[in-house]
Amino acid sequence: MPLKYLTVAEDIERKIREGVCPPQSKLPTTDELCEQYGVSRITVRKAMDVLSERGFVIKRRGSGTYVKDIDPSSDDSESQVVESYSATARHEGHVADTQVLEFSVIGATGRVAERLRVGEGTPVYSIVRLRSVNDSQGLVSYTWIPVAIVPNLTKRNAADSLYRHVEVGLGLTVSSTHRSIRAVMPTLEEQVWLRLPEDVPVLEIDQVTFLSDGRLFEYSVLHRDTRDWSFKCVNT
Amino acid sequence: MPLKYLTVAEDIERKIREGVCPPQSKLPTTDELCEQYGVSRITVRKAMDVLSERGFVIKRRGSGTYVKDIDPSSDDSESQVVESYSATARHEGHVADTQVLEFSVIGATGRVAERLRVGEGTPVYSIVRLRSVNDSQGLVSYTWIPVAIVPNLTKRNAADSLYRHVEVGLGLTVSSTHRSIRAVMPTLEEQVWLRLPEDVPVLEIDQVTFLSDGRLFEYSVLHRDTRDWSFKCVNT
DNA sequence: AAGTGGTCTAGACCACATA
DNA sequence: ATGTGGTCTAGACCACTTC
Repeated sequence: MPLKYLTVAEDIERKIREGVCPPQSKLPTTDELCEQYGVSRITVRKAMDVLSERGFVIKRRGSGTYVKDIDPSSDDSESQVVESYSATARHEGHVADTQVLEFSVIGATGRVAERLRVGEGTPVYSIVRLRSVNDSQGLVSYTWIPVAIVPNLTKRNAADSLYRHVEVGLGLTVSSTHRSIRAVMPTLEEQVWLRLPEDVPVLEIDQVTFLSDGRLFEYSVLHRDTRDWSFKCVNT
Repeated sequence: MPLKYLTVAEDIERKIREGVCPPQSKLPTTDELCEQYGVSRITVRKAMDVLSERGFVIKRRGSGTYVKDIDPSSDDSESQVVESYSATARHEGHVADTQVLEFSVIGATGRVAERLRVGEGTPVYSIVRLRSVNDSQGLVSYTWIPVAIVPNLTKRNAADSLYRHVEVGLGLTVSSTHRSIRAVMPTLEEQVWLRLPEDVPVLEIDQVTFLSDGRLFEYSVLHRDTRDWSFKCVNT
C-alpha cells in the first residue's frame, strides 16, 4: 500500500498546481483533512511538512496553512531540490544527448581522494561527459566513482544515466547530495564544447553523492551554462 | 522550556562536531536514545530527522543511523542552508561593512512587481548595498521591499541587517526563501565596487523571502564574488 | 530469529492568532 | 474565548538488514 502521508501530500500538491487551491487561499484545517482523507492527525501533519519543505505552503500557528503566492516565472516545480531523487533520475534519463569525452580508470589523487574519502591511488573511474538537456542548454561533467562501489561500469553505461545504472542495475538507492556552488569562467575546451560566446561564465557545482547505505559513491564537478537555466532551491 | 527534539538534535550535533561520534560510526539506536535523553521515540525520531536534513547523519532502515563521512574541506557547517534563519540573521549582523549606495522609494515595475506579487506602481523601497563579509569577500545586493510591509525603513536601518530590523524591530519572523542561482558577469560598476579583476564572474542569487505570516516581504538580487566563498546546500 | 528504523494511531496539552 | 498548528507521549505493527 502506498504511503498515506505521501498520498495526502501529492493529492494536495495536485490541487494546488491545478488551481483548486489558489495562491493565498487557506487549506482545510488539520482536523478537517484528517476526516477528508480518513487518516490520523500525525499523518496529515507529515504530509503538510512535505508540502512546506517543497515550498508550496506556509504554516501559521494559530491561524492555518496557506498556499504560497509565488511568481510562476520563478516556479520551483522543476527545481532540483524539490524533486525526489527518482524524479531527478527520470529527468537525467531525458537528457537528449550525452557524449562521453573521456572514460578511464585512474588512481585517486589530491582533491578527488579527499572528496571521495579514499586513500591516494585507490582505483576510480574518471569520466568526462558533455550533455545537452534541451536544445540550447549544456553542461560538462567531470565525475569520479570508486571502482569498488560500481564494478563493471562501461563507457556505454556512462552515456546513459549513471544514477539509473546504479539504482536499477545494481539495486542501490541514492540518498543525498552535498553541493558547493560558485561562478567560474569556462576553460577554452569547455567554451568550444558548450558553444559559449566570449565572456559567458558557467555555474560550477562541486558535489558528492551518498548512497542510502551510507557509502559515498560519486564526486562530480559540473560546469553548466546558465543562460537558459538556473539552479533553484527553497530554504525553510 | 526549550524544545526537546532540538535539545537532543543539538546535543548529538555537538558530539559529532567534537569527534565524540566519529565519521562512519553508528549512533545509539532510537530506543537507546529514548532512554539516554528520557524522551519518547517520536521525539528522538524528530531529532534524527533534523540531523539528517542538515546532512550530518544517514539513516539506514534495519541497520542503524550513521555519522556521514564528509570531507572537512567541503564542510557544510557554515552553509546558508543548514543554518536556521536566526543564525543567518546573526551572521548578517557580523557583516563587517555595509555601504548603502542607493536608498529610495519607487513604484514597482516589471520584474519587481511580478516577483513581489504586487501591482505595478505599488510603493517599494529600492536599496542597493555593497557588503564585505570578511576582508576579501564581497557582494552587491539589490533589494526591493513593499513600503506597506516595513514602514519607517531608513537608510540607517538598511546599513544594518534588514533581517534584524524586521525580526527584532517589527516583531516579524522570516520563514522561507526561494532562490534561483546562475553565473553572470558583473557590471562595470560592480567590478569597481567589488574590486574584481577582469574576467571574474559573480554568482547571481535571485531570491524572494516570505515572513511566517505568509506575506512576501523582500525581493533581492545578489551578485557575489565566489573566489573565496561558495553557496552550499544539502539535498535529501 | 532478532534488531532497527518507518509508518500510523488516539489522545493530551501547549503556544499563538484572531476576534 | 475559540480555533489552529506545534510538541509530546505510549504503544502497535511493518519493512528491511543482519546474523
